[in-house]
Amino acid sequence: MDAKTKQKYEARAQIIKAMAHPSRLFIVDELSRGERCVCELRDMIGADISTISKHLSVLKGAGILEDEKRGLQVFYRLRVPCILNFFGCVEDVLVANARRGAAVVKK
Amino acid sequence: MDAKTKQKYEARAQIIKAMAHPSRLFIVDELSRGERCVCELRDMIGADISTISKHLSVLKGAGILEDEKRGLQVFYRLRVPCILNFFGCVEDVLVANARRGAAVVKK
DNA sequence: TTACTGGTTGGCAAAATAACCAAATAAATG
DNA sequence: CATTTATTTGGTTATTTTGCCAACCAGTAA
Repeated sequence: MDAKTKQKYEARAQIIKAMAHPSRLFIVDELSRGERCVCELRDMIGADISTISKHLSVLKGAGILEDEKRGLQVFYRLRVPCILNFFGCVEDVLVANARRGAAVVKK
Repeated sequence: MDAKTKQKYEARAQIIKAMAHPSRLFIVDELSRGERCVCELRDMIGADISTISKHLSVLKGAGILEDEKRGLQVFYRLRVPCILNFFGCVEDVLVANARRGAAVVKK
């Protein structure tokens, strides 16, 4: 792989990596229903607020979310909604895996 | 997040995590054009064959690839082709980021 | 059997991630 | 201005991931 190709895949991997965490996946899923402030997400996820803030900054850094401060609160929303397409296929993989699991059990 | 919800997002994150690496992303992209043996992928990526083999086992473990041994070689192929949908959206994010980058530079 | 080729596995060191706490910042309020 | 609330940032430690090497395993062929 030459340097340019490597860069290409690194840039793409960074975006996918930003999604590759349960809490961050939850956040993306939740924001598909509309913007949320950090404190709402903290209440839903139940981790330290600094942890939530860091997850949000990873997603924002990747270009998946954008934020807006209004008063004391910061609201986050999806910047590129097609991100939700991921979920459908992930579901398909899980279904296929369940079948595989069932098949393995059958043996 | 209750335990069940957490599990749900962990299962999904595991699949996305399997894609979240430049070499593994390259492999998925390459296999979209047809099956390849480990040695072909090693030649294209240029890492140690044990490294390639481990990447493949991560993707296989997630249920994204399947393998078949024929003679001395092991061929890998996509098990769930919808995985390719990821690329389109990742492209969109990159385009949006490029615009953002341009805008930032403009300031 | 011996040797060879293609691939996997185990182990290790280096690098990247994750989660928490504490401290800093920023907007609103008394 | 001092205080409170919402969030971010810095620092630390624990965990996970990565990539290489060496050793091992599975077919194939001499």
